[in-house]
Amino acid sequence: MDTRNIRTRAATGANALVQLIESNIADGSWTAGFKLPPERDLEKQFGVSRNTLRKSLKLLQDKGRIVRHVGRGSFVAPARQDLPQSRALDSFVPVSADSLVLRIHGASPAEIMEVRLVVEPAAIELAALRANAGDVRRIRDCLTQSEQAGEIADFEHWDGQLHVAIVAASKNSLLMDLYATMNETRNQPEWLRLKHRSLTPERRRIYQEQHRRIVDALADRDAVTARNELRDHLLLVRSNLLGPVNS
Amino acid sequence: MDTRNIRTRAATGANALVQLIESNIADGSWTAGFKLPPERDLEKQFGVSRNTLRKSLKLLQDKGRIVRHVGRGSFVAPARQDLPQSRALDSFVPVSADSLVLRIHGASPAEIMEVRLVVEPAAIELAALRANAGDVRRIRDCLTQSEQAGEIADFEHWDGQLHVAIVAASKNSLLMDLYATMNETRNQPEWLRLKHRSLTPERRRIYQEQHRRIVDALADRDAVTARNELRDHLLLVRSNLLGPVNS
DNA sequence: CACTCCTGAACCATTACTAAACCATTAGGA
DNA sequence: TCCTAATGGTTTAGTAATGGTTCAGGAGTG
Repeated sequence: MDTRNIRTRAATGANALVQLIESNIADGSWTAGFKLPPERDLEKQFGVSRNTLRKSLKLLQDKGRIVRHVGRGSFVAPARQDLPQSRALDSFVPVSADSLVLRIHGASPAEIMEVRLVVEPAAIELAALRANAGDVRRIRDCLTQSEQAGEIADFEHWDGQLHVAIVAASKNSLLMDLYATMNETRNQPEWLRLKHRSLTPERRRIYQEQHRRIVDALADRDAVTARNELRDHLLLVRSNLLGPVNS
Repeated sequence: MDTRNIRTRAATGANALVQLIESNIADGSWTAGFKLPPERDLEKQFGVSRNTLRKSLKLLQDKGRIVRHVGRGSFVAPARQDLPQSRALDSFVPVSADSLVLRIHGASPAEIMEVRLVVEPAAIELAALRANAGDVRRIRDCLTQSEQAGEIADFEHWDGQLHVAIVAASKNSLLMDLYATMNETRNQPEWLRLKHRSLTPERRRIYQEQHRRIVDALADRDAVTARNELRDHLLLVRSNLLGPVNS
């Protein structure tokens, strides 16, 4: 360990490790499919505890840079350019004439946030055109509940419901199904951990302000403002969850 | 700690053996028809257990590299021009096991077109950033096929494939899965009738021109133009399918 | 003090590999 | 034809590697 580096929090720790490991991947010394050394080796190699190392690996996993498997090891994920192309074609299974089943395999939080950024701004534009008084009331109700929530878990529940209610107000059942499915993912343990780690009281306050501006614009039928506010909100959420995005 | 000499599982074992044996075949030291040594010899030669060796042989068999017969032995398979290897066998990167299930119930053509108008323009923007040469080639191939198609059914098939290929080039597997599932809906009877009724030769000619402009913009990495052209195309398709839209 | 981040350690669950025995089919010679 | 060895196929128990989880405690910060 380099003794020149005074180990302040900003210089060491999870975030610094993420950048270090990411640079290994970026410069090609760790190519797709490369098996990372076991955590118990990396721990010594980087001079940090296993807990800290694992936090960094978790961040890399969330960003879709690596995949990890119990008993197998951690591997550098295929680069975006190498992503399998053909899987989509055989991933659907028709179960009846009017219903299809889609299995979504291991969508990373990064991918999910990207899709949310596609779907939600579009949905709120439609919602601004089509929402009725009941829809607006339901949305405002979610907003109020989230603001009155004490527990973080409560806030997150009503936060999720708010976004669902907005998409539902688009009156497009297909869009709603897509979004609701994605939303399921956010209730999985992995995603919950990610949220809990990133949700500081200060951020929660900002989110609530954004929510209010979004809902107000929607109630005013101001599609353009609603879209922009929602987009900004999602960009901030993504940045808080996954760090700065560079694609 | 010297990690070079630590025989990690990925470095030895089944996967490494596959590559080792495959190189023997590739460099011509084992030609087609060559009888491999018995498993009980190879086991010692490679220093692994028979179970592990057999796992590797199974992978090679699945890839069509060797054939095996009880009581006779294992033989190098005749070389084949096409290698229809399943990607799962080709890639040693384990994919995450968790999966979500999406059910789509009887989405109407109007809803589907609306979602396409949301998803595809966004996808082509991402694709303009991320598509590699192979993606562009695949997309151009669909375009060519659709232009050379005689039958209406052929044209529609390659039309569909073209749009799937564009979304696939966005490298977001979640977006890809969502879109491919939706696309499957378009093969249902109601949708087919709608398409056949609306697709006149004149319209087909216009679609092809639009397709070409879209693909050219994508190949030029011109995200804005690609997005706008694709949007115009989808608006025209929707209008032709469903009549003037007044939402 | 309260809070956050890190360390160190123990233990759990899943996976890969080893080792050994036994089964089923085939080839080849008595 | 019949017997035997060779060979791939199968099963099972055990060991080790590896990521996942939890907890107690220390160190710096506001």
